Parts: sequence; C-alpha cells; structure tokens
Amino acid sequence: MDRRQKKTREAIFKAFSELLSKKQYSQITVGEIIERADVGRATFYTHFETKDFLLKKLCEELFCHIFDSTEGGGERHQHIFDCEAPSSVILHLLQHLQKNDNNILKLLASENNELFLRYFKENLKELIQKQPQIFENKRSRDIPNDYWINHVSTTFVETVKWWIDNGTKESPETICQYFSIVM
Amino acid sequence: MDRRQKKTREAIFKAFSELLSKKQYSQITVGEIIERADVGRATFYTHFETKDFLLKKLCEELFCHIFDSTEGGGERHQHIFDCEAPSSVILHLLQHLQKNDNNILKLLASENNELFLRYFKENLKELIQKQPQIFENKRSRDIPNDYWINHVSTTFVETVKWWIDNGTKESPETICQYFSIVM
DNA sequence: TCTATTAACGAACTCATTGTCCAATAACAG
DNA sequence: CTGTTATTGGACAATGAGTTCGTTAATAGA
Repeated sequence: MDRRQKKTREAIFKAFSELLSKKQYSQITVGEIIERADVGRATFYTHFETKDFLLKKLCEELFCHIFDSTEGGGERHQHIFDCEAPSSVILHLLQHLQKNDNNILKLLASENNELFLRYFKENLKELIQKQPQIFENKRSRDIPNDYWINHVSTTFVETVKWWIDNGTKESPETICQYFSIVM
Repeated sequence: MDRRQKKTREAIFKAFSELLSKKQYSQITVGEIIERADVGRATFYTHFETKDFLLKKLCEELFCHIFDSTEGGGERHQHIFDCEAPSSVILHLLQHLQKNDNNILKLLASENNELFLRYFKENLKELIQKQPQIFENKRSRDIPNDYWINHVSTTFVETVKWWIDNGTKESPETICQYFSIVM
C-alpha cells in the first residue's frame, strides 16, 4: 500500500481515538478530526465515506485484534479451549484488556462506550457461538439458546464496564471470580 | 396550565414519538418534529431547550408512569414487596410493559432502544436499591453490592430487550421464568 | 534516473440544520 | 372586556457536512 495512504489513515485513526477519549462521538466534527490529523478535508472523504464509517473501521481494527488472538489456532491458546474451566478464556480476555492495547480501555471507559460495548458484545456472541462448550456446564436447558448466549455476553460486557468505571482497581483474577459467581 | 401550552407540548411529544419509532434519534431534525407537530419553530424552542432535552422529558414521562405504579404505596401493591418471591415484582413490571402503555414497547424495540434502555436501567437500579430484599436471597456475599445491583438491572433490561426483539411472543410468565433461571 | 500514476492539498462551494429574534396575532384567565 | 401570555412565521447568523477541481508532491515500476 502507498506509504502516503497508510500515513493519513493512521493519522486520522489516531486523531479520532484521541478525540473520542475526550468528548462524545456525536460532538466530534470532521473539522476537528482533520485539523488534529493535519490532513485535508477532501483527503478525509477519500478515505472514509462518513464519520460513521470511520467509527466502524476503528471498532473493527480494535476488536479484531483482541478476538483474533483469543480464537487463534496458535498452540499457545489451543489448550485454553480444551480445559473445562470457562474462567480461563475469560481471564485471558481480561488480561488482554488490562494490557490496554491500542488504548482500548480508554475508549471502553469513555462516554462513548456504548458504541464500543456494542461491538464488543457482538464479537463475544460470535465467540461463544463458536465455542459453546465454554459455558455449557452453567447452562440450563429450560431457556432458549439465543437467550442464553445473549445473557452470557451481556453479563461479561457489563462486568468489564463495571470494572473500568470503577477505575480498574481489581485484578483480572478478581473480576473473573465476580463473573463466575453471578453466572 | 394554559390549554395552548398543553396542546403544543403534547403535539410535540406525539410527533417525536412517532418519528422515533420510524428512524434513528440522531437522524431526526427539529424541522421534522415541528412540521409533524404543526407548531412554529420558535414555539418548539420555548418548550424545549434542545432535542436532547425533549428526549429526556419523554423518557421521564414514560418511565415515571411505570415505576410509580410499581413502587406506589397503594394497598394494591403493598403486598408485592412483602412476599418473598422476587418474581412477583418482575412479573408485575413485565405485565405493565405488555399492556404497552404509551407505546413504550415500540420505543424500546426501535433502533433507538439504547436511549430508552439506559433510562429503564437507571430506574430499575433505583428500585432495587430501595427494595434490596427483592433479590436478597439470590445474592452472594462475595461480590460488591453495586456490582450486584448493576448485574440484576442489566440482566432484567436485556431480558426485556430480548423479549421485544423476538416479537414479544412469550407470555410475561415465561419471560419471568427465564429471568429467574439465569439470576 | 525518468515517467506515468496516484494521493494529498486547499480553497471555495452548496446544502441542511441549528438556534435566535422580533413584530404581529390569537387565545386565555379573571 | 382587558391585560397577559403563547403562538406564529419569517428572517437571520452560525455551524458543519460533503463535493468539486486545479495544483502540487510523493510513489512505484521500468
């Protein structure tokens, strides 16, 4: 890919992320983004159709990274899905979050978190659907499957949100335990 | 209150609700609202500072109604909190929702539901905080109290959301049971 | 190194929307 | 009946979205 393209693209992502951790998505203007990214107005629109598309792309980048390394067929992770404890997957995700790759925690904690939490939840749902055995032992047979998947995803996302909103003071292990108590 | 004020206020609420059940909140313009409500532009702004305030007021009206009649000190409801089963409160809320007062279900199901679900959850949290005994028997002592309250509210709201998204086919009793299984 | 291609620039532009203001008019309460 | 108050419509500035285009600069490939 053209070096110029890559540079502008990254500059826009960076500027956008920084703005997102400061103010509401709806209050961020394209003008602010291009000023901070130091790119021309027309340039922005050749890269992203609208502000909404920019957000979508950003979410995809962030969550792809986390979930790819969780689902990945690498030997390092393979054993996670083999052992019975669902907590190992959860713990792994939590530790990943705590490492704060790409400032993802900052974004999840910001006032815009609903946007990110929605993507987070969607990715989680897919993960659980692909690996139903993770939580199988906790599942009752008297509730519909999609209700159950939705419940698990929601509870996890809300747990993370609570964790972040409270300053991420607890260790991933503690959070993991809270989660397993209510599940 | 002046009849004229009341009329305009209601016309705006009505127009806004109708628009909300059709399109995203962010894509609704003040122009559309006043056109549908058939009131002058200046009139709108004498009633509501901004579109956001209008939304806030609408939410307050909708949820106040439901939660007031749930918490109310009337003798009819008093016994609800006296019996042990948390399901009675839940069932009562679900039945209320099903009656579809003020088209609240339509709004909860619309693309804007996040806005309403947030208010819904806030009201629920308060209710649970005031009546902690409702779920006390399900609560573990190994998790923080606010984590627990958040979890209960979230789970209920998500249950309702799932119910609506699936066409509200199940009876309130069934939904109530699903809820009590996962809690 | 040369060249054709492609991206970035910036400035000007249209268009939609927000929020304000005011003078004229109609509805209201007492 | 009368003073008060809400509504009206239209004009207004300000802001932001998204487009257009001629110019400039970087790039990839030969």
